[in-house]
Amino acid sequence: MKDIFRSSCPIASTLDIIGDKWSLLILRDMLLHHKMTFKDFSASEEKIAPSILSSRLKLLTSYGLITKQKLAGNKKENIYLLTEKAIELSSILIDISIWGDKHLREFNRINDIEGLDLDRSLIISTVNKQYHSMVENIVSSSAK
Amino acid sequence: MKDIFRSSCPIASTLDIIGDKWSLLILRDMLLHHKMTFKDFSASEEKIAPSILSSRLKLLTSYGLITKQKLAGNKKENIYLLTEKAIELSSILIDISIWGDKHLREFNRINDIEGLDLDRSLIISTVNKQYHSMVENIVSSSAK
DNA sequence: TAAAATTACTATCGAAACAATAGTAATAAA
DNA sequence: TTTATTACTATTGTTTCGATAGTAATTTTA
Repeated sequence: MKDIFRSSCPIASTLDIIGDKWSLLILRDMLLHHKMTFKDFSASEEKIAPSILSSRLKLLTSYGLITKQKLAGNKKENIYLLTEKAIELSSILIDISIWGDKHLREFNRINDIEGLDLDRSLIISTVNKQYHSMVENIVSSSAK
Repeated sequence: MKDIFRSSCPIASTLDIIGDKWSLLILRDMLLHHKMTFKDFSASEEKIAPSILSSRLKLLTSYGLITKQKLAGNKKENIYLLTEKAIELSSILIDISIWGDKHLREFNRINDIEGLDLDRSLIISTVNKQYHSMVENIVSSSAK
């Protein structure tokens, strides 16, 4: 991996990894919609091209934001899961969602998201908890 | 302005405006470093090209995130200031900074930012307060 | 007050990234 | 055992980016 960092600023450096057109949408799909496979991500309404999806999954994996594994008894599907490091980005995703919900309705139709009126920190902890329990279910039911 | 929105998702829509390589760095420079002019932004260590800077300033202006004005007695410089809408993105910038500070040191040298160990909401309110008072100073001293 | 410097850009053009589509290999289902 | 599914890679335009040069208005300096 060649050096992709523009500077030593933590903001610039973070954006050098997730500040492209697609990475945060992949993380959104994983964290909020519990998507896990290449096919899942391809099916999102924003329609990411497979070559771009492939390269982004590789990049996110290389920086330890997601893992790639197969479940026992399924040699076909690759399962992508978020690491703790990436789950810690959930506050950013929630804040982005809240901001867009509040400020972009004059420019674009914005879907209503249920629960977005709740307390921010409650939303974040709920989202994180649900993701964790989903992963646990997946992994344990595969091990059986 | 042609339709730039990929979907009705608030996250995707927000990223369609500020999810490029440079917008959040411009907002960082404004909010955290109190930069205001084309020259200020050009001087940042990440070295944005003038054509890209120009187009990004126009886009951010068109979505009401920044304003462009001249101060009395200075016909040369254009002063760019954040609107309240953009100042509300400060929590996202701070969270990005905290995340990068915590997780990217194994991949890149990351500058230490003073105060980043403080309470998140205190950081955000301090940053916002300081920006507001800076703007007030600028505007009132120009009106004299 | 004329020349030099500064500021804020626009223009240009090669390089890089993106986007749409087609194709392939392995596995699973019918 | 044929068909379908999944997960990609390959290919080829198209769009965006990026580096540099150039221009016009204003301000400073000699």
